[in-house]
Amino acid sequence: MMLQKARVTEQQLKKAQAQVEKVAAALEKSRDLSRVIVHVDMDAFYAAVEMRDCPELKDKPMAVGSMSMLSTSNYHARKYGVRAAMPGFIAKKLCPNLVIVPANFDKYRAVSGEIREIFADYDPHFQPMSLDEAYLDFTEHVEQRQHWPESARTHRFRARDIAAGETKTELSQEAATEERDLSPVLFEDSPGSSPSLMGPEGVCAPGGDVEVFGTSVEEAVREMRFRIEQKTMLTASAGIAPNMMLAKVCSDKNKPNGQCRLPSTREAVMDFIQNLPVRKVCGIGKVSEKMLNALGVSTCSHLSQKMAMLSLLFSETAWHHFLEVSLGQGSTYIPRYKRKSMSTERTFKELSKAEEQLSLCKELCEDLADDMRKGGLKVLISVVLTFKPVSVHICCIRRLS
DNA sequence: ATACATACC
DNA sequence: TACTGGTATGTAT
Repeated sequence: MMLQKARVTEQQLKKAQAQVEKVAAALEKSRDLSRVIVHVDMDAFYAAVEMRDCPELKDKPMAVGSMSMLSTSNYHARKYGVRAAMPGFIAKKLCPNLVIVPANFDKYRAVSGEIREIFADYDPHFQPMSLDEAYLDFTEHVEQRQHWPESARTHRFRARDIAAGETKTELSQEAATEERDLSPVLFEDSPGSSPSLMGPEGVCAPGGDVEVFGTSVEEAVREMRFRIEQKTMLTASAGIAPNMMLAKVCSDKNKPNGQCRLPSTREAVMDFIQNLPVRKVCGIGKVSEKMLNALGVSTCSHLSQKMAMLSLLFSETAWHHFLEVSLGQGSTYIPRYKRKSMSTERTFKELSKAEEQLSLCKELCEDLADDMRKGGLKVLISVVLTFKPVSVHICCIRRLS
């Protein structure tokens, strides 16, 4: 790449510059600042769940995973440099007192279900990215919210038994589904529990303090985070911005238990982008960062300065992505199937195709497993010779491992 | 179509 | 002792 760069002539560069400007102008014309996108991210999710359910772990450095690999660590452990995706035995060297807890994915899935119920209240089409993270489009909610009475924006402090959370997740989940929603939570044990649902701004049932949230986006997001914390005893962080790429960066800004809003103006967006390290952008990882750095690009402002050169050295998709980033645009690096709200027509087509493939795969796997039990190696070889390597690989692993 | 590379959680 | 595993996109051949 460096060689290529050295061979670039003034004239090529000029031509490239013109081309880049054309694309940039088109992008600029399509800029959309009308949406309010929120990225929510639970704080140290797996670790937080384990700490919640085991008081012993409070104020100890701990991580979730194994001696071979850690999924995440709590903030105490991070002070020692213990991070996600770090082998446990190395983490132990950095922090000998580190407690490593094996992962309980079923539990995390259950908690994830709880927070997703809350997400759905703000955007029924929210896009989950993993168990602990999602993108939400708050545009409509905020519009509606303007006409909401205060009572609909009033929420109670936790009413749930702390012991309940400790025993079994299924139990607490059941309890949670009944009590969920905007109307305030009922006390199982409080005297005046059932009837006096809401004295709108009046004093609410004893034992439960109340918080009223405003009508702005910030308030709506604060409310959502509040409800998550009340329901799960876990905290979340959030970013608010006119698109997903920026919302994601924002959610990282006030990390644990905070939020950050980037105003929906071109100016604010451009300011925000200027000194942003390219590595912060979703889709630019270790490798791209290295390559860009070698070309003198470490922040987004460098990106726009060097766009012409970048367009000559990188593939079209790659430099288009860079250009979007340099303009603070783009919907981030999100799998397409999650990005688009699918048309019913497409859904049907893809569904039937998927089903077909699935049944084919199932058949293959059944036969394979069966034959292998009986016939052994000979069958395996014939299968390997018959099917595409990838299919065989997947089938074998899925079915037999 | 296949293999390999990069990225994310 | 020990450096994941699942899913997706992008690039090269």
